[in-house]
Amino acid sequence: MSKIDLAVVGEGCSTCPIRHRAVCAKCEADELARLETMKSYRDWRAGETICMEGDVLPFVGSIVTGCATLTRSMEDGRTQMVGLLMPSDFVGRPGRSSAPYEVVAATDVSMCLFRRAEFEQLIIDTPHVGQRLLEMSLDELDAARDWMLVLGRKTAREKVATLLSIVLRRSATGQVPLRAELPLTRDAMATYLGLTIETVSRQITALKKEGIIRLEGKRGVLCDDLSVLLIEAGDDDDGYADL
Amino acid sequence: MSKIDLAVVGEGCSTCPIRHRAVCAKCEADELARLETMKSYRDWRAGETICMEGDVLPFVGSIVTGCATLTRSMEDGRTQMVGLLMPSDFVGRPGRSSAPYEVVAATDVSMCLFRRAEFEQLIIDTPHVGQRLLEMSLDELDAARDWMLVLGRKTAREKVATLLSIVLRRSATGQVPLRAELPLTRDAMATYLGLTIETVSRQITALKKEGIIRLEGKRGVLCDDLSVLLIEAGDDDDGYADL
DNA sequence: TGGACGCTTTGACACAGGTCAAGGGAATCC
DNA sequence: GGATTCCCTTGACCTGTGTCAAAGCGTCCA
Repeated sequence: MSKIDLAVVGEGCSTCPIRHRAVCAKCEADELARLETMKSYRDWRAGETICMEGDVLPFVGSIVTGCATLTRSMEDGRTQMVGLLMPSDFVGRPGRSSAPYEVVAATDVSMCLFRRAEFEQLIIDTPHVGQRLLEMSLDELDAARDWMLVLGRKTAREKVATLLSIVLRRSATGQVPLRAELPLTRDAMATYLGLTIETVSRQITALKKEGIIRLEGKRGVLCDDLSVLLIEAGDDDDGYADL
Repeated sequence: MSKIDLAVVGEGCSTCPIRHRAVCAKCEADELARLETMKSYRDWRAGETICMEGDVLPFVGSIVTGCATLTRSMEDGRTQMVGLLMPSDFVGRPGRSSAPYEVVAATDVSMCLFRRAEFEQLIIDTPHVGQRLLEMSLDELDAARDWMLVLGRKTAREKVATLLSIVLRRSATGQVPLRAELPLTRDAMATYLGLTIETVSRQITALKKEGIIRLEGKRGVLCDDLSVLLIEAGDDDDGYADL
């Protein structure tokens, strides 16, 4: 179910790939040294549940590599993804032990963990961590609110185009055609977009037939002209925060 | 357009109605004294715009009385409400001068304001403010994510029932029938729920005809049995954060 | 090699909610 | 007192998306 990732443990924070974006981004050397003594690593395989809705979470932590989903469900099974966690994103919340969301590894995931009680103390002692966490939370809040516009007002085609453009933009290398590997199954995309799997599939097929995107296998997406895709997304400007 | 509310200015923070819930909730006496020297009050009438999307906001602050809406729009005019601000809620964000949302007074509103630059310094100097702001931001994030489930997965009837149950629960006095005054027009409700005004109207009419709610004028709502309304909202349990 | 399984695509059809249009009722204003 | 305006309701109709069903295509495993 999980195991220590020997490739990562033992390396110091200074070589950590998320060093400058995660909750520790603003830490000074001494603060980092303290974190170093507290942290541990853990991995999950794609599809594994990191935590269930209502679970008591004994830890908090940062995604180091991979991608995880945050979902909320109704009793009858209807499910909505409420967040997509990428490297450097923070999981858990100080001051609350139970998680109101289900967290699932979408790809293989490795996390840098802290025991919750210790982390809560850390926030009080080292203001830089609290300040960074506030910044990150406010960014997430903006992203969540942006997504509310997508869920509440966009058409299925716009929703799919929005998601594809976000994924393409995030893995942008500057080279045309833009190329990205979807970290999500059709099912996860539907859950994210508030659609059914069939509608997602139809919209992707339609975008492909119209030459706006091309596919490579089931997960690869290519796009020659992002601006066309952005218009399909109902979103001319660059207004989106990068979630 | 705005004026100083003489009824409030001059009163100290200690008698402030949002003293224990706002961003200043955790402040000690000395911190409060500092706040006292920085704050100012300002009022807006129902319908007035507090800030437009993209505006530079020279201040941050707390809603003291009234109710304001936070909305995000697409170029073609489609609009989604992304937050409903009630007394003690915080407006603005430290570390960013422009607002990504439009803020409009839904009812008459009065706010307790701080100049942004001073407030940013305050967060660094007085950890209790930063900690409280983090707590509040995380609560808002939870609320935003809860709302994503509403927008993405609930039917029109469930959406309307959800909104009514939230409003009724918030103004709960414990007495049956529950009674509340809607702070929103049908139009604002539609914007909040990701519906059209007509659909909101039809669903309210339907709930009334089925005896689940009663109306008093256009804004008053009565409910004899909240549990029935909660079932219509697709939401048996008490799981919702109170936004 | 063949079967089972997971994920995706496609088609036919139904219906929830959007669109368009008309009208009602209560303020407000001249 | 009538006109205007704002907000809300109601009706008729249409369409986008959900539902249900079937089939395609890899991959894994026996």
